[in-house]
Amino acid sequence: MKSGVRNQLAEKMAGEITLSDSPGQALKKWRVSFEIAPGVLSERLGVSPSVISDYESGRRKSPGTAIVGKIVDAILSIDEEHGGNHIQQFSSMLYTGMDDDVIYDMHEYVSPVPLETFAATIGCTLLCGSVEQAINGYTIINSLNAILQLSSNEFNRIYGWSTERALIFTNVSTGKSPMVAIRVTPFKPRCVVLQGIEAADVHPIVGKMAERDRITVMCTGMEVETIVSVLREKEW
Amino acid sequence: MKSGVRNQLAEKMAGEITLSDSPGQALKKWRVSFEIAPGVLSERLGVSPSVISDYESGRRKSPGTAIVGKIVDAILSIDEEHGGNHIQQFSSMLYTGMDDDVIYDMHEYVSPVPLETFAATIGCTLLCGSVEQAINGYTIINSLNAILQLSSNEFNRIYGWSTERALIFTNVSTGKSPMVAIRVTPFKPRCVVLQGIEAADVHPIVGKMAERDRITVMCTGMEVETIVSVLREKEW
DNA sequence: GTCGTTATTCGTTTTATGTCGAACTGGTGT
DNA sequence: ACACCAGTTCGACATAAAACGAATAACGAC
Repeated sequence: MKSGVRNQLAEKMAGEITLSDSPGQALKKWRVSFEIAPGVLSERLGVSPSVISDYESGRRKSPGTAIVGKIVDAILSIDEEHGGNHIQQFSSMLYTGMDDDVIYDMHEYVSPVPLETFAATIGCTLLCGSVEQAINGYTIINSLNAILQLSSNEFNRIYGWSTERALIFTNVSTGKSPMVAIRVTPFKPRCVVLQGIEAADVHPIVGKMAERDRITVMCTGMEVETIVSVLREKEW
Repeated sequence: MKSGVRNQLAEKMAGEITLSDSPGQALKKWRVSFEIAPGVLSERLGVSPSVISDYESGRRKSPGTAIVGKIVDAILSIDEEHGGNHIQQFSSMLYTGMDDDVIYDMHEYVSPVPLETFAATIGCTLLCGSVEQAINGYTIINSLNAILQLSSNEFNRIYGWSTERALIFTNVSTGKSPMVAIRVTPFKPRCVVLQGIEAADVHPIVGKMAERDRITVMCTGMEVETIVSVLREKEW
């Protein structure tokens, strides 16, 4: 996966801080772990140093999500500007050991996104099924060969936090193999996107298989790199 | 690991909600994912139903860590009472594939815990090194045989989020192998606890190896199950 | 269609957050 | 010993969160 590490780390930090009995101490723990001085943090946030102290000392017992988010982001940004050493150090805890090889990118939306909007964003042609649906996220699968070698437990990870998603298979030749993989699997995505293939070249059996699982199939000629950046940048 | 799943899930949920531009929508997403009606949630929280609506609609733009934590906990508790189906469904995303076999338990403290307190809690006898230190967490390693078969990447996971921790090795015979494993590894824990062995039976070389890496070594006769529960319950 | 239940919107009150700046504490260097 | 800087504590204040309850909107059941 591209740079989900930063996001995952941010989520872990924010989660830990939010669930802590003393969010202030948790905040401090992370700031100290990243070896960032209170003054540096406050300057980055554009607030007076006393603000940091007040939070960490626990004067604000239940800080809002907004500042927690800002502080976490500031800590990570500062580390990134210093070479990202600490982020890298923590990354081993987030690394699942297969993300890089198999999953090119993966994202969960906070609220459902209409399939139609999603399809338009990455220039899809509808092959079968309906676009009158919504998805909670997407997964871009790097190489089909790689996924065929996954254990079933690992395979299920491509569905992320919800099966209500689009699976985007890259560099597809006929589209048959991806559909077979899905037919065989207990979990079904809402939608399959075949990348790097024209609608005319898709194997006719793809439609039949998709119908059985009621999956919407689309194809796009857009470059993988473009898809990744377009989906990442887009605000829904 | 025992039941870190609930905690990890809670952390993931809280993190996502906290970092979201619209925490309300994120909250709703999770409540809906768990198929919990607003009324049920509000009742569990002991608040009026309008409160839930207000959060989810975004009237509260930046809810405090306290309620976010309460809501996440309520969602998980309700699911648990209904059999924990949804928690189980999400657990595959948290499962790393080795925790159960190798790591018996693992925990991170929000603030440093004095080694002396820690040692006393699990009935340790000091073998070498100082207790004038502090740790950020601990890892209980289930079986030494299992860890010897880990890849280096996997091995580093036993250090969790900080190497400033205690590694507790269970069912130790002489204590030599655990120390060898640590000598060979780039990361060093603050402290090693040998479980199931008397101070007199510890191999003399253990002390020498520990000194080189400046690691405190202790041993305890306390049962593994007891250690787990005592450490989990203890408020620091 | 009407009723009852459940969910949302909104006005209102109380309490707490978010922020500053001034005053205070504690090391460091000269 | 003194001045200086970084960090903490604290009073103050505007604004927002946290909560309730009444009024309104939605949705099924009959």
